[in-house]
Amino acid sequence: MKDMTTSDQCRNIDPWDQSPIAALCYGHVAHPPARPAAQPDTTSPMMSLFRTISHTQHHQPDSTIMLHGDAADTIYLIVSGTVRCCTISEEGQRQIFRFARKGELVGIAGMQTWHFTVEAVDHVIVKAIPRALVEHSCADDPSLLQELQAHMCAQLQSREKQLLAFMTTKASVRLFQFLSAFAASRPTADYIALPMCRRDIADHLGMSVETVSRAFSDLKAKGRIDLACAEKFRIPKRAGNAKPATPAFRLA
Amino acid sequence: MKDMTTSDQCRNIDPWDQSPIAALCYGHVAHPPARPAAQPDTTSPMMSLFRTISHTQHHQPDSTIMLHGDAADTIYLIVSGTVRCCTISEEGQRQIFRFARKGELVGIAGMQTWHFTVEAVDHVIVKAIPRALVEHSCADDPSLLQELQAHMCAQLQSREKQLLAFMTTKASVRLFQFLSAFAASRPTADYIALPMCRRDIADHLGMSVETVSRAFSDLKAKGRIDLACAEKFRIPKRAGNAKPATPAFRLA
DNA sequence: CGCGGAGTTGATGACCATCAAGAATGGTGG
DNA sequence: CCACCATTCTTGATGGTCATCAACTCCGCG
Repeated sequence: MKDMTTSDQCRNIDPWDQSPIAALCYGHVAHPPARPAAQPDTTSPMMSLFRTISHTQHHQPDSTIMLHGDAADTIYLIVSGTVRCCTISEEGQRQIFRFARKGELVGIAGMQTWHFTVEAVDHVIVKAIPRALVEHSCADDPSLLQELQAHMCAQLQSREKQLLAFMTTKASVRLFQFLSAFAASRPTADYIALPMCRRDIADHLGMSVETVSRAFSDLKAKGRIDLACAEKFRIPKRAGNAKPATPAFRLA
Repeated sequence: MKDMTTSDQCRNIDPWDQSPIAALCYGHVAHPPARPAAQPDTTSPMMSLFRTISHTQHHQPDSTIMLHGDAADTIYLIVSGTVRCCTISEEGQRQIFRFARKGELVGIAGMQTWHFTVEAVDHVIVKAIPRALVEHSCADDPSLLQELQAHMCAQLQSREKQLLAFMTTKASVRLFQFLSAFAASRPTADYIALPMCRRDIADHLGMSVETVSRAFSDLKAKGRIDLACAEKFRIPKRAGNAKPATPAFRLA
């Protein structure tokens, strides 16, 4: 009884279930996935700080916004577009930890230098404020401090969920969870465009480009996703979803 | 030129190299791995807080110290023994994010409830202080606040390193890195006892118990580790280490 | 001595990375 | 407008790594 560990008990769980953990797996952190977040929370202390003072920047696709090792002196708010937060290992392997989109914060860190690189995926507009200013404001406004800590903690949880997903789930399920989480923040029933290419997705989910492509084909063939072209997808309103038409598994 | 991504350029790097990233891969965070840390940093604001007021607890092996979902109202300092910080997925898969040992902090979080479970691996002694007290002290002592943020940021980096290691490295290399990091905090040339069992290691490194066992045998056969019994190991002073006797790879 | 748990080792198959080649897409210039 | 090329995406074939099932050893304990 004292060692109830892996995969000994409950095994037959539908791996396609989206809601409970899956939706939290990917780093859309500032706002809980329940809220559609067509626009970010404008009432938070951080957001109001960005509204009063900030400097707007434009970045071309694939340009570097901030580089691993640079001084961590700025905090960004994504106004439009998508950025990727990544590191590159010594072997040249890239790992994308997070895609940040409209309304999300990038650059909350307790360190002097960045420990990752941020690049623009498509055309990106950000608002920037100096970090010193934020920290200074924290002294006056404890709720701002709390917001920052909550943000870091959410990031931490996000990484831990990703770690779990890495060990647990198979390639096509991981892709499906990623797409679900991506779609969750847009309530539209229309097709959703993926700003990032297959390689970005591969480096985010820890698989090869070919496997990503195969997983797309697989999901499409099984009717789990609806693929208009390579970068426009839709998740069917679980017509045949969440329970396969052919009852493959069944609880014993 | 604009898309230098994975594994295209530099490929032939010795996967056994311990120092640069490997040593940082596993979550011994409060103190940099350079310092042997036979005893923790007693000068930090957090530590002096623990010295002035704290409540000592004892925990039996495999007992739960704090449970996922409980109110996050306490911060712990490990005095002796080893704890594991983990979550269990819906499928029953356990993921151990971190082993925390003597001198390390557990329970720094920006959330109201714990997002993971902490269990004792062996006999564990901790000092506990209420979180509210720490946060209260932060108002007076900005260096304490900074320490907390640095701690969270270090945790975040640790998870990201683990993610990278998951995608990049193979089983036996991951095990070797884990053992290296574990040994790094004890400068002794003697055998080092692993407090945790094979299953714990497996759930930490994301592989099966059998693979862990095979990786141990493999490392032993190759002379990378020296295994007295199942839980006592030593890393040879790179007699044949860090460069394989047979020059398998070579930079082109 | 028998028992149970932890660790090891072997055999098999699943999954995925890799290599390779073919389709689709987009941009450029005639 | 179309031909051409480059890039991205897709699909096929193959092999490596590792999870799984199973048997066996080792050790402590009643």
